[in-house]
Amino acid sequence: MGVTRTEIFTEEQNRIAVLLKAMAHPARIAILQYIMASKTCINGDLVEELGLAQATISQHLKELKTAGLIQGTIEGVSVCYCIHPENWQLLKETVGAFLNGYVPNNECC
Amino acid sequence: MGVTRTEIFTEEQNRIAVLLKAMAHPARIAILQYIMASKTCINGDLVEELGLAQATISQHLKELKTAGLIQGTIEGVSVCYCIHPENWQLLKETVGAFLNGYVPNNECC
DNA sequence: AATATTTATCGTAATATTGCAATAAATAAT
DNA sequence: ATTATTTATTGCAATATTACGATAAATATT
Repeated sequence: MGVTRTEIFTEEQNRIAVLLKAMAHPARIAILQYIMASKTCINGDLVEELGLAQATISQHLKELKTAGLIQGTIEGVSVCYCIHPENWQLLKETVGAFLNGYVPNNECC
Repeated sequence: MGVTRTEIFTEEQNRIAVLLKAMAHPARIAILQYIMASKTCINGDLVEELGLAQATISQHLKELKTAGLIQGTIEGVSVCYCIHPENWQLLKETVGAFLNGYVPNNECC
C-alpha cells in the first residue's frame, strides 16, 4: 500500500494532477521562471543561478521535459531549453478551467 | 540529502510550489471538483464517491485545509467542507500570474 | 446510559521524491 | 589525439507521500 491509485480517477483528474505535480517544486518553479525570463535560453547558468548541484538541476529539467512543459535542443556542447509553446497553452487552459470551476455561492459554510 | 532546500528559493517560488503541491494528486483534484459541484457541501459522501478508505480521504481533506484551499465547519456529527473563497481567489491570481509569465517569442529553440 | 454515526488520528508498510557525488557521454578547443 | 566543457545517468541515503486498518473522539439516536 502507498501507491497512488490512478485507476480509480478520471483521465482528466489524473492529467491535471500530473501537470501540477510537475511544477510542484520550488526548484522547478524557479527553473520555469528563469527560462521564461531569459530570451537567449541557453542554460547551465541554472546551476549557479539556483544553488543546486548540476545533477539535481538536470533531474528537474528532465521531469519538466517528461511532463512536456519544456523542450530542449542540443546546441553544440550545451543544451537550449525553453517553454513548450503548445503544451504551455494547453496547461493554461487545463489548469485555468479547473481553477475557474469554482463559482462562489453564499449557500455554503 | 533528500530534503527540499526551501531556503535557497524565494518566498514566491515556495508559495507557488506549496499551492500546486496541495492540488497535485488525483484524489485531491477529485475532492475539489466534488466540493465545487455540490451546492450542499455536506461530505462523507466522498468516501463512497471516490473509492478510497475513510482515513485516506480524511488525510487528503486535512492537506487541502492546511493549504487553505478548503474550510470545514462542524455540522452536528458530520463536517461541512467547502472551497475557501478568498484563498481560492488568491490561488487563481498567484497561479494565473505564474502561468501567464510566459509570452511566446520565436527567438528561441 | 448505551449504541450508532461520523470524522480524526495513530501506527505502519510500500513507494516516491529529493539531493548529491561519481561517472559516463558527447562535443569543442588545443 | 588529448584535454576541457557541458549535460545525462547511476547509485545511493535521507525524507516525504500515499494508503489503510485500528482506534479514538465527538455528537446523535434510542
